[in-house]
Order: sequence, then C-alpha cells, then structure tokens
Amino acid sequence: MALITKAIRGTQDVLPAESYKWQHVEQTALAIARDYGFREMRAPVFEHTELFQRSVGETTDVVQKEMYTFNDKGGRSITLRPEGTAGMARVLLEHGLQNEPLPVKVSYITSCYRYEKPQAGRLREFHQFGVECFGAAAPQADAEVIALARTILNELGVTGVALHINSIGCPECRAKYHAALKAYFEGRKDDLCETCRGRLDRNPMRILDCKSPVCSEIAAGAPVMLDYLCDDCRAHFDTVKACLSEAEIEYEIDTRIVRGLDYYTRTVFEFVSDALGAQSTVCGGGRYDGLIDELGGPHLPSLGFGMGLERLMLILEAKGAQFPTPPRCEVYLVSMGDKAAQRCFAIATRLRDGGVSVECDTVGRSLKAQMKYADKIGARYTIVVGDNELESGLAQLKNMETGETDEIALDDSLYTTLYTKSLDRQLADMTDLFGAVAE
RNA sequence: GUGGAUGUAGCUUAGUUGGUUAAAGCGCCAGUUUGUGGCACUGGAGACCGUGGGUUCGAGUCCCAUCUUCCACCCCA
Repeated sequence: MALITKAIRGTQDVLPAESYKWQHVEQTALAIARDYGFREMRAPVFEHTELFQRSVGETTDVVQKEMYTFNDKGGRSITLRPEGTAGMARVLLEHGLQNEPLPVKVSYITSCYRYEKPQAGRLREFHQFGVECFGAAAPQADAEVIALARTILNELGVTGVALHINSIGCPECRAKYHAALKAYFEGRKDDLCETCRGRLDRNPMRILDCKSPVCSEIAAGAPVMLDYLCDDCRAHFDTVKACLSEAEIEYEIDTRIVRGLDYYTRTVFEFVSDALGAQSTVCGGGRYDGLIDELGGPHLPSLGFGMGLERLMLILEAKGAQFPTPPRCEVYLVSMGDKAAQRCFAIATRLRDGGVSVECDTVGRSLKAQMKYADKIGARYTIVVGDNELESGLAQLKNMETGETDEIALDDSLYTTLYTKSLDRQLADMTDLFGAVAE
C-alpha cells in the first residue's frame, strides 16, 4: 500500500462501525467522574518540553527515549504529551486554580504519545481517561480516587481485574529505603543481570520488578519498602487500606509496584487485567505530593490516575461486554423521480428538525435498490413516494420488521405521526437502558 | 532499542516440486420485465500477490534488503 494511505506505525483508526463503543466508554467514565465531583478539563496535545522533563523526571525512560520532541518554527522545543498529569498540573498553575475551593478535581480524555515498539496494548498514540485531585492530603482522597476507577471499570462491565496497591513513601523514607536496597543488591551485584546492574545506581527499586529468574530470586529476599516507611507515611497508608476495607473494596498489597514516573509519592496503585497479555495494567496512578512544588507552585498534595482506553477496549472485547446498540434510522424515504425526491428531501428536513432520524436517497437509486439499502442500514420504517402518492397525497408507511403497512397522508399529520413513533421508540430505548443498568 | 513470527481483492482465505489471462466465500454495485427490503439466481467492479532489488527463458511461489502487523523483552496506560 502506498505510503500516503497508510497510518503511522503504532497508531490506530476508529471506524464508523466501532465509534459508538468509544463514545459509550468515554461518556460513562466522564459521567461517573462527575458523580464523584470531577469536572472535565482540556489541555493542548503539546507543551514545552521542559514541563515533562521536570514533572515526569529527567531519568525516566519516558523522558529519556520515548518522547516525541521537536522544534517548532519559532525555535521552541515542543513535546507531544506522553501522559496527562503534567499538562493538567500546568493548567492548574497557569490559571491559579489552586486559589479555588480545594480540592480541585478534574477529569480528562486525551491522546498520549510515546515512541515505543508497538505490541498488544501498546501503541505510539494511545488514549487515556484520567482524573487529578489537587490539594487533598488526606488518605480518604486516595481511597476516593481508587474507588472511582473501580466504579468505572465495574459500570462498563469489566471483569477479571485486580487492584494492587503499594506505598513508596515520601522522599525522606524512600531515601533510607534506597540506601538499604542498594546495600543489599550491592552484595549480590555480580549475580544480577546486566540491565539490573545498571539499575543499581539509577533506580534500584526497578530490580524488584525484574523478570529474570536470578534477579527475582535475589529480589525475593530484598528489604521491603513498607518496612521503611516513616510514621506519617505508614499512618497514611494504613488509613487508605482501612478506607478501602470498610468500603468493601478488595485489594492486594503488591510491594513490587514501582511507578516509572518520578513524581509519585506514597500511595501507588494499578488495576491489572487477566485479559491483556504482557501489558496488563489497564489503570495506574497514585499520589504526587511534591509535583506542584516542583513546577514552581505552592505545596499542594495531589493524586490521580490514568486509564488506558485502548487496553480497556481490548478487555471489553475479550470479555464480550455489551455495548448499548447505536440508534438506527427511524424512517427511510424512498423516492421515485426528481419531483418525489425533492418532496422527500423537504419532508426529511422537517422531520430532522423535529428530532427524528431520517434518511433518503442521495445517489439516484432505483426503488428496489433503495428498499435494499433501507434494509441494510436497519431502517425501522419506509415510505415510498412516487407520482401516485404525490397526486393522491397518500402513501404507505411500511414497518420493515413485520412487513405491515399503514396508510399515511402526506400532509401535516405525517409529522405528528412520525414524531410520536420516534418519541415512543426513544422512550423504549431508554427504558431498556435503565433496565439493563438496574440488573 | 533486542529477539521471534507475519504480509495474496474491503474482509477471511486457496494458490500444487517456480511455467500461460492469480481463484473462492463474504461484502460492495447492478439486474431477475409491469412501483416495495430480507431468500434465491445472474452479471459486474475490485489485487501492480506489502515495497525495492536479485536469481531465472520465466516468480505470488527461491534469495537479500526494507516496511507493516502480531508476540515477548524493556517500559507503561
């Protein structure tokens, strides 16, 4: 295939036949977040490169080798956002939102860009639903954000996901832990795999996550972060756990969770799916108490999560989750001849103004072909308009499901009849929807 | 960035040890006389066989390169 008609590596198109699923997922997530008090906020796809370097962290893989960075014509270094939080934090500070009643709770749906090798559940352009809660230091905020993610997953019909949580402490206790960890691994340095030997200086916590048999065996005996938490961090984590338990939210402690973005502190969590293969995290997040200071703002303890929409869709498809069926064409107006076609267009326009879903011929097809087409797009009713109908002012309203026909006059009564039918249908659809939710 | 697999019409595939106009199903379009869809039947459009080289009298079939997609590592959503 020619280059110009080929999508860029690692990108994905959403076709008309699939888009309703995305709309459902996005609207559901946004609506539930609204119930939790999160309002949507939007930020540009690109930001100054420095923003991501400062927030995500200079030493992280994301910043070091995965960002889409370029110079614009004005010589500025621009980067396509590799994640959502940094941009949200920037908007907060630029517009002084920290002066509004705290906490400031925002949600977002964004595309993100990372130059990685594509594989299952990993794309170069991917989409996230996420939330940020700025200015909430209490452990209840951690539980709230976790509960929100869980509710969204549940509401969408996702099964087979487990919540894993951990605390990586504050900079003070983490420094002590790092020292202990380093001392431990230093003793076994020669046994570690090559990548882990490199990690020893950069980020020893990553070794805990290494898949190599030798490393994981060594890691099994390594000191655990939770044992090094300072009193405040320990108390915070204990309360988070207590909140989750009392709200009957199941979780497991996973001491190997180490977020790859530098801004995280204290609580970190992920929702892991059994349906995704190697890239099994569908939602990841945590607290970042130092991020806003780091960006030059006030000390504003905050937290959030990101949910990978493509991964979410993958799970939904794998689990055979149900999506609400997209609305179908209510009436197809079949026309014969130019005069009738014009009349049909006029009728269609008026019906559409009244909120009815109508279609009519735009390619000059024969009557039979129009009937076939009406059938293919799932039209519920058809009305054939030709010279006879134009003259008599009467037409047949055909129910495409049963094949039954009713006489219908081509005057003002036609509109009220069809408005009513359409309204009844919408009402029935809503009843179905609520019925399904109630189950 | 490192490994392994993959690539034929819109989709799913067939293409014998390299040999004439690359095949089928689905889908699409149009017909099956008199103004009404779903079934059936008929016909049609649609593939430079991922791309570029090479071997050969001759390659979709062999070789090399490259790209894509998929899977794993790595990383993360």
